[in-house]
Amino acid sequence: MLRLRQLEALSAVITTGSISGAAKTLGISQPAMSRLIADLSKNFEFNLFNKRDGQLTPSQEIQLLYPDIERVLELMGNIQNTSAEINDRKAGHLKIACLPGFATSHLPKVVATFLKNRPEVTMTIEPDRPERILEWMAGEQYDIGITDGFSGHPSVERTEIDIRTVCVFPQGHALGQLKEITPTDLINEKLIHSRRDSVFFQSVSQAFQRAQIEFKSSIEVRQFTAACELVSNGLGVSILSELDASKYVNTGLEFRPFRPKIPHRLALLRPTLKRPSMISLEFMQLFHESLRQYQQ
Amino acid sequence: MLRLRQLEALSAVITTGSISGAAKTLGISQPAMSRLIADLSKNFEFNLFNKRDGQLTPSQEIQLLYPDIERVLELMGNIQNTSAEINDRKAGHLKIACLPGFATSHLPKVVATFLKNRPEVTMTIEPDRPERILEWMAGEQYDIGITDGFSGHPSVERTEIDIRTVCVFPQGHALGQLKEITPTDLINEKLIHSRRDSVFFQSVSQAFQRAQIEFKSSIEVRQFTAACELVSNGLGVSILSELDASKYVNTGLEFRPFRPKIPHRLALLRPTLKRPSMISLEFMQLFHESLRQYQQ
DNA sequence: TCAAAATATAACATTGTATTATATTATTGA
DNA sequence: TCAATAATATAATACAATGTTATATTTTGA
Repeated sequence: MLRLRQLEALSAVITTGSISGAAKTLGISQPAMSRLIADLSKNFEFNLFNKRDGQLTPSQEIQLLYPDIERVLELMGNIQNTSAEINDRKAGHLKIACLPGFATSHLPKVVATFLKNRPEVTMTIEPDRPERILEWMAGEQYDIGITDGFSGHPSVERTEIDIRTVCVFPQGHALGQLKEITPTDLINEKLIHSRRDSVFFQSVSQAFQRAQIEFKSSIEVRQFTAACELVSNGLGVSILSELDASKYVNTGLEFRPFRPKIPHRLALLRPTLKRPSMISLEFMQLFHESLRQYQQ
Repeated sequence: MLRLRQLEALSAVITTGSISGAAKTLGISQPAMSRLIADLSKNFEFNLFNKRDGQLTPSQEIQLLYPDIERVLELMGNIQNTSAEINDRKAGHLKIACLPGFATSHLPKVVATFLKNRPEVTMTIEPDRPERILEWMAGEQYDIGITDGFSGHPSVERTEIDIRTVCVFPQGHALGQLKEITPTDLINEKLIHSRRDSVFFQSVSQAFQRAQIEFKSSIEVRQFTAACELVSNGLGVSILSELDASKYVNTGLEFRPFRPKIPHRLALLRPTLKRPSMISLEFMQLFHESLRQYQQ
């Protein structure tokens, strides 16, 4: 049976041109090297070297095999290195499924920070609708999912993060005078809001009911970016997470905390059964930390 | 230290999906396989498999390493196979330096026969002048040299082959009446011949001297192919080896043995110091045999 | 829940890989 | 040419890798 150690020995002899030199480069004794080469010679039944003025040069047969032999040794080195990098959390691949809003705003910054010290890590980021994300997580297609209004699934483990809710309005609007904004303050405002079937919309709508203020729906949008664009064009005001709102500051918008406190609940997901890789745990931690400043 | 056996074990577990299945495919006991995997797991400090409904599936980290691992195993197999083929004389590479005449006429047939049963053997055939061939052989650039008029060199070993000499003339020429041709028969013929400084020319010229017949030089050529072309165009007759002449039969030429017997001496060369590969010895033998029918 | 299957652990044999000590073979320079 | 020296091979031996069988433990599925 051909052994890896024999090939290492062969390679060392070819590069040094002698048994004793090869022994030195591999850091073993000369007799050990002698035997490795003798064993290999028995294995390959042809002669390995020609002796020419004191130098061992590879035989034609060995020259034929040499490229493959070197490749094997190189690949073994690669495997070792990569495994070390995986343990240093510097290599690996991460598949993240998230809401489209995240893919374009908050996530890229977190990813950039994460990859800065992990040059060998690669990532896949797939933005899609919440139902699709859930499906993918349950099917273990992705390592991490980021969504909102998640109500649980047996094969998906979640970490929930409550983000502060704010009211956004165009710069210079009268609401800017207030410290906090309640439904009562919005009595004459047109509201731009997310889908009516979303958990978050229902919480907001309840708050208005309790305050006995009519919720004046103006436009229903699917993404907070659209809402912010509309608000900055003076088409109304909106109630959304501070995380989303903060991306639109400096583009003609202002925001103030909304009262009563309604959390915008994000969910960080991972498949329950699939053992998470170290980098995926690290990423989840970093992502969680990145939201701390917006957390309720 | 990462061991090859561990990678074989890993690959078997990945393909079978279980430890015991992998043990079966490698033909070892289940505890042996258990230990190989445990050792590898200790080596790679991350987890190797996820268990999912009784099946072991490779972890993300292993998936990252798997292509290289498979490649290593494949290459080891290749090396084994190729070494076996070398021993069956079915693989290798042969470098042959020869006179241009050989490269275009006799050699291709021999090469074709040789390669028929040795599909993995590759060859380099380099045609050049005799001095260059000698130089290459002495410098161990080539395995085999084929030349003529070789007078010896300390680092080149030769096998000499004497080829019968014939006189070629155009079809229908009066010489066709004779069984053998002597210098006397050529008294009125114009002669097309090789270089005056060649060993062979000097032998022929001596034969004419002894017969006291003038050698009527018409054209001096460097290659027998040129001589044959000229002869078939009626520009004279020529004296050359039967080997060369036989290639030009059926193209308007005839030949008869030339007397006195003058051998056209070919030399099969190989470097003295360089240990010959098995295929080069086999090729030399086949080449020698292929000339038997023309041998004096 | 319980029997069967899969896997892990223990005790031990064999072989690969190294060691040191020593013999043999090449190389080299007076 | 021959002795000194370097290179390599062989022998005796230690220890780790790799296998075995026997047995315990865990998982799986009816």
